[in-house]
Amino acid sequence: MTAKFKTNSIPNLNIEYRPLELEKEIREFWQENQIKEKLMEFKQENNNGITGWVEGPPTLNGIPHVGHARGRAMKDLRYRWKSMQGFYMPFWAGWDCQGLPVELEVEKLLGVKNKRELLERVGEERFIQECKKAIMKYQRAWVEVDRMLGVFIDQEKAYWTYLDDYIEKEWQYLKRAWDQGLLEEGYYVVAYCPGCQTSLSSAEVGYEDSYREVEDPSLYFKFKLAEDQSEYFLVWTTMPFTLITDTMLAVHPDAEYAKVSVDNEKWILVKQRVEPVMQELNIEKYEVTETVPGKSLEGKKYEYPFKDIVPKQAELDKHPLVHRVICEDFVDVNTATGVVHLAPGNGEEDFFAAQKRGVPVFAPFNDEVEFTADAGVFSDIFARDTDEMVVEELRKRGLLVEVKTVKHEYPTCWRSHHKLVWLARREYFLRTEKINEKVVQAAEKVEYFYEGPKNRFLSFLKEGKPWCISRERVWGAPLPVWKCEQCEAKTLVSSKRELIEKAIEKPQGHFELHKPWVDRVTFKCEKCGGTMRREDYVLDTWHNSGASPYARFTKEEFEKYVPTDFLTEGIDQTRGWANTLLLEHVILTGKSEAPYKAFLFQGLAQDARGRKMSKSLGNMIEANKLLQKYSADISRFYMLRKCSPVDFINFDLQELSRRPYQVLSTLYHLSRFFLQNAEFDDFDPQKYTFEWAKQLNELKNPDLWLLSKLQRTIEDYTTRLEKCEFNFALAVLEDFVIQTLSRLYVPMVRKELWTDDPETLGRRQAIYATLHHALKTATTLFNPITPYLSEALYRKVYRRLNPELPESVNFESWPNPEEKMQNKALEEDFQTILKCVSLAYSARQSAKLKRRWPLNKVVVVAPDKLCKALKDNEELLLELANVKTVEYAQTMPEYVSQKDWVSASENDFQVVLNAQRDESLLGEGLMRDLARRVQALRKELGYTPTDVLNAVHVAELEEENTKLLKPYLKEMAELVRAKKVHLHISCEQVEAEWHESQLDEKKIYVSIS
RNA sequence: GGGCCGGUAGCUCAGCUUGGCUGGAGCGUUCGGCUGAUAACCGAAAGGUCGAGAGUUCAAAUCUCUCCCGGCCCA
Repeated sequence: MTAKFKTNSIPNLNIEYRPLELEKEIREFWQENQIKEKLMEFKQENNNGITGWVEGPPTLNGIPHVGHARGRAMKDLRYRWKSMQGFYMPFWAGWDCQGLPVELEVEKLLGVKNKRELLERVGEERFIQECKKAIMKYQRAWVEVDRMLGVFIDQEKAYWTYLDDYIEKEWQYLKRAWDQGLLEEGYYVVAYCPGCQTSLSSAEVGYEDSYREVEDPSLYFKFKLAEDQSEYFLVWTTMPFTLITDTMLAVHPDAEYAKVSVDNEKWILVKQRVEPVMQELNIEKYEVTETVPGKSLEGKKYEYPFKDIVPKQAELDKHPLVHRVICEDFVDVNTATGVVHLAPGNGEEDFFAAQKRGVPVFAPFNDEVEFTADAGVFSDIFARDTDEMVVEELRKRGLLVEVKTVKHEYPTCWRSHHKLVWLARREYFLRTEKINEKVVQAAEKVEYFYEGPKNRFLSFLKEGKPWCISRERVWGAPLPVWKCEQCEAKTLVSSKRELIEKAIEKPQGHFELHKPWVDRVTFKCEKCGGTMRREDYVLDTWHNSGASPYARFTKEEFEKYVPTDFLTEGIDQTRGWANTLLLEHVILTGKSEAPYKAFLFQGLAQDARGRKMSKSLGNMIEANKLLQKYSADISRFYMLRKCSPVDFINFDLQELSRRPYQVLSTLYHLSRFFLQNAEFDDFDPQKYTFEWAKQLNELKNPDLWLLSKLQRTIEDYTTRLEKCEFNFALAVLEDFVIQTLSRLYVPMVRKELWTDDPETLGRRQAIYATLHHALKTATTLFNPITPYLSEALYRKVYRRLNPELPESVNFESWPNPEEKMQNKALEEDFQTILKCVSLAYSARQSAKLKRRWPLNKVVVVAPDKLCKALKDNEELLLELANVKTVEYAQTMPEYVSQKDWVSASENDFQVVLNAQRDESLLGEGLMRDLARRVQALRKELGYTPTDVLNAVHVAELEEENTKLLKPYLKEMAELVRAKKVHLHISCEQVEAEWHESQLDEKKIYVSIS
C-alpha cells in the first residue's frame, strides 16, 4: 500500500453534511468576495440576451413569513438559472412603502384609534416621519431574510415607492389617463365605520373575525306599481334606512315572477318564493293569479313613497330612469322575495347598476354619516338611527307588511366591531371599463403556466369595473389634481417642477411630494383667476406599486426591460399588482400589451394542517426564525419540491428536515466520495477528459449509461423549469442523484475504484472523468435551488481540482443536453440488467442466501432480446448479482430442480439461482462475512477507509470454517486493507484487544491493529 | 350567497386531458437485508369505501349531475 492511502484529509469538507455551518461559511465568502455584485456586473457586460424583471415590492408593514420566503426562492431560482443561461436580468429589489396597511401599523405603534385622533394628536408631519421609520424597520427584516436565504437580489438598486422621483413618474401615468379622459371624479361606495369615523378598505372588510352575528330588522314592505294601483312589489330588507336613498328595484331577468292575490291587492314576487314567504308572513289566504317573466317587468315605474318628506327624491323621481324596475343577474331568487330595492348611495352592487345605466346616485350624507338637508325629515340623524322612523313612515302609508328582527352574519369593523355602513362618497376614478377590451386582450396574450390562476385572472378582468384610485388617507402619493374654489375647473400636474412653477407661493424649506407639504401649494385658476387647491386625496397604494415598470427604471431601461419576460407573485395579487400593472401599462402605452409576457401566480403558505397562517391562530412561521434554525438550502429545496408552485403549500417543519436533507446529503457525500478517490489517484480534470478516456477505450458501458441518463436529466429538468413545474423538475434531479448515481452507478464502479493497482489507473481516471462530469453538472443544475451547497461543492471539489475555474458556480454556464452522448438502446439494456439483478436478489431472499455470498450459477429464462442485453454486459451482471456463471435460455432447462434452485419471476422474465454451495463458495462467502465484520469494527474504532491495518486477528472460528477460509485470506487482507490476516483457535494465543462478534449465531472474536 | 381550486395509504403528493389489465411514488411504521460516500439504498408486510350518492358505459379514481367537506377570492 502506498503512503497516499493514509491521507484522508479533505479540507473543509466535513465527514458530515452540516448545512448550517456550510451556509455560514459560504455567506461570508460571497460577502467578502462580492460575488453577488460581480455576477450582476459580469452579466451586464457579457450576456447573450436580456430578460426583463421588475420586483413586486413587498409592503413594508410586517415581517416576512415562510410564504414570502417561498416566493423569494422562486424569484432567485429564476435569476440564477437565467444568469447561467447567459442572460442579464436586472434583479433589483423594490419596496412598497405607503398606503393603508402601513398607516394602520403605525397607528397601532402610536396607540391611536382612528384617523381623526391621529390628525388631532399626532399631526400629518410627524405621522409621515413615523411611517418612514416603520418601513425602514421592516425593510431590514426583509433584507435579512434575503441574505439568509441566499437571494441574490440587488438591494443597492432597490426602488422605494415613496420617493419623489418615483411619485413623479407615477403622476405621469395619471397624466396619460387625464389626457385620454380616463381620470374622472365621481361617486364610489365604500365601507364606513361609524365608530371609528373612517372609511375602510376592502381588505379591512375582509379581515378575519370581522364577520359577526348581529341583530337587524327584517322588514317586508311593498311599493305600489304606478300603472296599476292595485299591484305592489313585495320587497325585503335588513336595512330600512336605505329606503331613503332608494332609486330602483331589481328583478332577475330569467326568473318567473308571480302575481299573488292577497285581500284586494296583487303582490309581485318571484314564483319559487311564494309559498315560503307567505308562510313566513302567516298569510293563509292567497292565490297565484298570473306569472310573468322577470324580463317583462323591466322599466316598470313604481311609486316611491317618501317624495313628500324627502324633497330631493321628488326631484329625482322626474328622471326617466329613477324609481323603475331593472333586470340584474345578481338578484338572488332563492331568498326573500326575489325583488331587491337598490340604493346606489348605500351599496356597491346597487351603485354599479346605477352607474351602468346613468342613474343618478343619491348620497345625502355628511362626514359623520348623518343625513343632509337633501333627506328632508331625516336630516341631521345618523343613518342607521333612521331605521325605526322609516318603518313608521311605511306603516303610516299602509306599505308595511311585517317587521321582525333577524340574526345574521354581517361585516363589522375589525377594530371597534361596529356594524359597517356602505355609502357613496366623492372619489376619483380611472374609467378603466372604457379600455376593458384592450386590457382583456393584453391579458390573454400572457403565459400563466397553469389554467386555474389564468381563468381566475381573466374572469376578474372581464368584470371591467372602474378603478377608484382616491383614498382619504395621509401616507400615500398625493393625487395631483388641483381644483378651483370658484369655478371648479381642474388641472393635473405631472412633475415636481411643474408644481413649483405653478405655485402662487413657492414652497420654502423642506418640501416633498407628500401631505401636508403639497397641500400648502395653491395655484391661480387660468379660467377665472380664483384659487386652486389640491383635491385632498392620496392615491390607492396599488396605483403606487402598479406604476413600478415605468417609475423604477430610467427611460432607456424601461425600453429594454419592459415588457418583462416573466414575473411572479402570490395568487392574492390577481386583483392586486398583476392587475394594476396591466391597467396602468395599457393606459401608459395605449397598446393592448401587458408589462409582462408571463406571470406565475404562486399559491400561498398554510400551516402543517392546512390552515391559513394568521396572527390570531398563532401559526405564523416567521422566515427569520426559520432560517436561524433550519438550512436555507433545505428550506428552498423543500418549498420548491413539495408541491406545484400554484398549490397552497402546507408548511411542515418535520417534513422539511426529512427527505430534503437526505437528498442534499446524498449529493454531498457523493461529491466527497468522488473527491477522496480522485485526489488519491491525482486525478486532473483537464488532463483526464472524455476524449482522453475514449481514445484509450477506457469508457465502459456503466459510464456511457450514466452519461446518457445525465443528458436526459438535463433536458427534462430544463423543460420542467421552463414550464414552471419546479416540483417535477426537482423530482427529476432527485431521481438522478438518488437512483442513478447513488444507488446504481457507484455500486457498479465501486470495486474498480477499491484498488491502487497501477495497471488499472487508466480505468480509474476514466471513472473519475465520468463522475466528475456527472457530479459537476448536477451541482450546477442544483445551483438555482440550493445555492449554498452548490457553491460549497463547486469550490471545495471542482475548483480544488482545477483552480482555473471561475471563483463561483454562478459563473458556470447552464448545461446543454448533448445528443451524441445519448444512447437509448443502452439505457434499455441497463433496465433489463437491473431488473434481472433485482429478481436475483428477490430469489436469494427467499432462500436466505445473503447477497455477499457468491453463488455458482444463475439461469435467466427470458426472450432473446432481453438475453442479448444481458450477454453484452455479462461482467456487470455477474458482479452485481454476485454469481460466477450465467446461462441464458428460452425455456427452463431440465437440470433445474426445485430442491437445489430458487427462483423469482416477473412477466416473461424468470431468474433461477443455484442454491448449492461447494467448499470454495462457502469459503468465499465466509470470508465476505468476516470482512464485513472487520469493516464494521474499523468504522467503530475510528479508522478511515484508506487507513491500512497492520494485522487482523480472528479467533475461535470452528475448525471446519477455518479450513474453508484459508484459501481466501490474501483476498480478505486486500478487501479490508490489512497487511495480513491471522486466524487463531483461541483468544489466549495472542495478546490483543478482542471484540466479540456474531457469525451465524456463534460467537467469534476479532481484533485489528 | 356567488366564482375558482382542491378532497386518492398515517403524512405529502402523482395518476384524471384521451375511461381498460392487480390504483402508484416518497416519507413514516414493522420485519429482514445491503453498505467504508451516505440520515443513501434493497426486499417484504401492514395500511385505500380514490370525499358521498346517482348517472353514462361491457368497463369509472378518470366523463356527467347532485350533495358534503376544506381553502382562496368576492358578496
